[in-house]
Amino acid sequence: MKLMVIDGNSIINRAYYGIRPLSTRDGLYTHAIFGFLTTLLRLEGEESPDAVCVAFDLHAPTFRHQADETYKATRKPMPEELRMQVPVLKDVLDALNIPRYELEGWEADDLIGTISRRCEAAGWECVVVTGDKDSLQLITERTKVKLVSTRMGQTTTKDMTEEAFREQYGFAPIHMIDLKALMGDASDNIPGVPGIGEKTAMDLIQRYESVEALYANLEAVEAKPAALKKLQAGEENARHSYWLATIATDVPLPFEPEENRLQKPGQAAYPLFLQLEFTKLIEKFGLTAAEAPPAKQSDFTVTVRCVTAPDEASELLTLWRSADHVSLLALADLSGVSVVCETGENTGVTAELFFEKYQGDWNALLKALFSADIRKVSHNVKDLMRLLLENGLPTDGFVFDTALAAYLLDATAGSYDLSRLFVAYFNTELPKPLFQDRDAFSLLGDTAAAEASLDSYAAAVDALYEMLAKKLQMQGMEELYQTAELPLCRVLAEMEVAGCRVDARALTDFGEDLAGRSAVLETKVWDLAGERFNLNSPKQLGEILFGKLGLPHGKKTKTGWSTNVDVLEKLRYEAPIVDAVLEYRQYAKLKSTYADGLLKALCPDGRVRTSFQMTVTATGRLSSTEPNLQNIPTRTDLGSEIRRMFVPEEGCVLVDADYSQIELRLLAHISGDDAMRAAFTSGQDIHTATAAQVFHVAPDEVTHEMRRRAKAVNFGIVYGISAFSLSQDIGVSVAEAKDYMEAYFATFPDVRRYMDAVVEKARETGFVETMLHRRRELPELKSSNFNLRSFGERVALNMPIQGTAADVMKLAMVAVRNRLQKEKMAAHLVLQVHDELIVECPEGEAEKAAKLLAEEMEHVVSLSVPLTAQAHWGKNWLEAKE
DNA sequence: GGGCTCACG
DNA sequence: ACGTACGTGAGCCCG
Repeated sequence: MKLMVIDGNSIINRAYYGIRPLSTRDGLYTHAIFGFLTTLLRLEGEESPDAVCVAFDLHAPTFRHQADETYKATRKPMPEELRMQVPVLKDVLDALNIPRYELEGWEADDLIGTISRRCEAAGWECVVVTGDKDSLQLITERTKVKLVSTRMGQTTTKDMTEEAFREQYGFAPIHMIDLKALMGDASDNIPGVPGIGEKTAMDLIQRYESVEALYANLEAVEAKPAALKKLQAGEENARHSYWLATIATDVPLPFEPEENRLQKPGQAAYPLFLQLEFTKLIEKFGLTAAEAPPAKQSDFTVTVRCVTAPDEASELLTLWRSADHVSLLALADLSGVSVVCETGENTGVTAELFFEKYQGDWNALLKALFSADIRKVSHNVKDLMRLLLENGLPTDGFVFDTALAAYLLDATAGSYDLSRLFVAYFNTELPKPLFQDRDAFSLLGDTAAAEASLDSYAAAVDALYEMLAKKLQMQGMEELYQTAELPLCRVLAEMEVAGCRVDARALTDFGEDLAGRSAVLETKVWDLAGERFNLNSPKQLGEILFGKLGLPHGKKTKTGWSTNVDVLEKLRYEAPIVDAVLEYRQYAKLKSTYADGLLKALCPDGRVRTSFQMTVTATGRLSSTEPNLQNIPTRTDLGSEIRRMFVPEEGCVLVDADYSQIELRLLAHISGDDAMRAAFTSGQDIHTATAAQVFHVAPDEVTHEMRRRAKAVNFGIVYGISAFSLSQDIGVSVAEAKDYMEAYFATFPDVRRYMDAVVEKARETGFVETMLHRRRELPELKSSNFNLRSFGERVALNMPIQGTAADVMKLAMVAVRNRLQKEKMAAHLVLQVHDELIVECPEGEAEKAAKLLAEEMEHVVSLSVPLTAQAHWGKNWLEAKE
């Protein structure tokens, strides 16, 4: 029988410092727990123990502290972000039915020492898991120590058995105590013998084994005279340290090895893991959801009816039309819909509609359901609308989207699936969502299971609606929701369905051209390197450039030397190979991501259809996936060629309208800085105007370089600048960058005042918000970690600006779409790229559409500076940009 | 699957 | 003394 005992504090510490999450999205305050659990799984795999338990330190002072007040007195306190994870880890262990031990007055080490001896007495083997070498003294024939270390996010373990220890140290494990008694331990404030270091101590213990033996006959000890003198003087220290370093093995702890046998996780584990967003671990720990009643309240009665008869359906339609609202979910192929409708005091009826079972006209039923006279609540309305549009059905009467609302309430939550929301807001788990994943339903083919859970989920939507609507209102986001987010669903669904025409022939040719060019460059690089290697591998490239060729390396990354464009640019003139690599990279990127990537995403009708994500970004922007049409090249001539391949339908043009400097204009408006507002009101180029002010010259004396630097400062301000980063960006000294910033703030004093104020307010309230009250929570500001806190400050500066621009653009899109419809134009939106809108329209409508676009975009909000948009059109996206 | 690199605003 | 700009998504490598 084998028991594995884990030093809880040690392992969570390793996990915390080993894996550093820089992003705020991936469980900022859970990552150490995640690391602990990953390590646990791994160790269980390595050891296959019959029993597992975890020991923890408590904050209370131990018997050692009481005897020696300097003991561990200088030890660094646990950072706040780690400390708050410890109780949650304990909850997780409890939920997993893994016993844990802690006892006032004793350290985890002492508990572990006791546990290991009890195991031995019961005839068990014991494996001690820790990152702390102190525990090595516990090693015996039956007890081994597994040392865990985490470096660069890689966890490695080292098994220390009796033999392994002897081999490494040259004495028996128990004399680890003696070693420490002589050399001390700075991190625990154990003094040792003054003047005796690791080398001497090792040598002495190897030869004399113990402190006791050493002092029993000190005169006979062979050592340098100086060392002997120090030993003599330090005897008391050594004996005291021996006592401090000795791990107790007789703690009065109720413990039986048998009681720690591995058990199945408890029911609480699944919802807890969901809450912590440990979705990947759910499977690995074999967790499953308990079936729970989905009804919103225990006294709320819902009758579930499977509707087969057309008469029944029309009766229901009448009921739905008269109801305040209905909540519904549809299967991904529209072959099934579940509709919840409240019918009175605490009662409701859920109708289950399935194509295969319905005896009437299925299409007519859907048409009636999705018309304007039934107010509908659903989850991910944009996706449902796209589905409806693709099937020629109406998309009217949607009054609420629970996913969208949850996103507004917490834009950094990461995911908004119903099961997670339901746990988050009602602390109740839903049955496993078999139909949730679009494809899961059709792949599983498990109609019965999907049908069984569909009604529960529709009920969950209904329950969430009330709660989320109230919260939105309380946070002042009602207007944003009603005027921007919700109406945008329809606009985006239409854009996705419309898609964007691509010249496949030209794209294929371009791809072949790129393939040829990159092959030539690859051969050139190989020639210059003197060997063939994988040019796409940063690791191999680094070895060639900085190893073989001995070029000076710059930044380091986790895995080696950085070979990114910033580094290579600086090496351009050192060796011709560098230029060849840069050129190769350009071609390779264009080919794989754009030429090949777009062709792969091309629909049979010659159009690409992106998916716009409404619930991804922390600032309120949209994002675009599969394919991403918001990062089509524009900054280089060759890259821009890709835009030439985005073309309109025959006889049509593309109209492109973009906001001019929207973020800086918003900064001028929000900060109210007079000088900055004047710069915009005068209508001159903002970067030139900034340069003139900052460098104290007339606008026509601004040089190219001055403008470039002013532009960098302007950008830096929006991102939450630091002098260091600015200096890196524009290639000047930090001192010079600092001067520019000072000059900038002297010119625009209210910008600085605003920046100070926004961070200050964020610290007080815990969040920042846009003009339309879109919100981002900022727990980072309270962090004790400097980097994290600084990150929070930069976000506080950036989010209100970037987010307000996103708000404005969303309003503009709704306005443009409605205006185009009102004017009965054929023109329709096809793309949005943050500050840019692209419309496809018949050639004859081009001028009118361009005018309409600019007008709607400019007038959607009224600021204290002009908000301007320029529109152009052409026979492809590149030409339309002018 | 995480890390690196690079495309966009 | 920290380590360094905000927001995204995709392709490729490599363990």
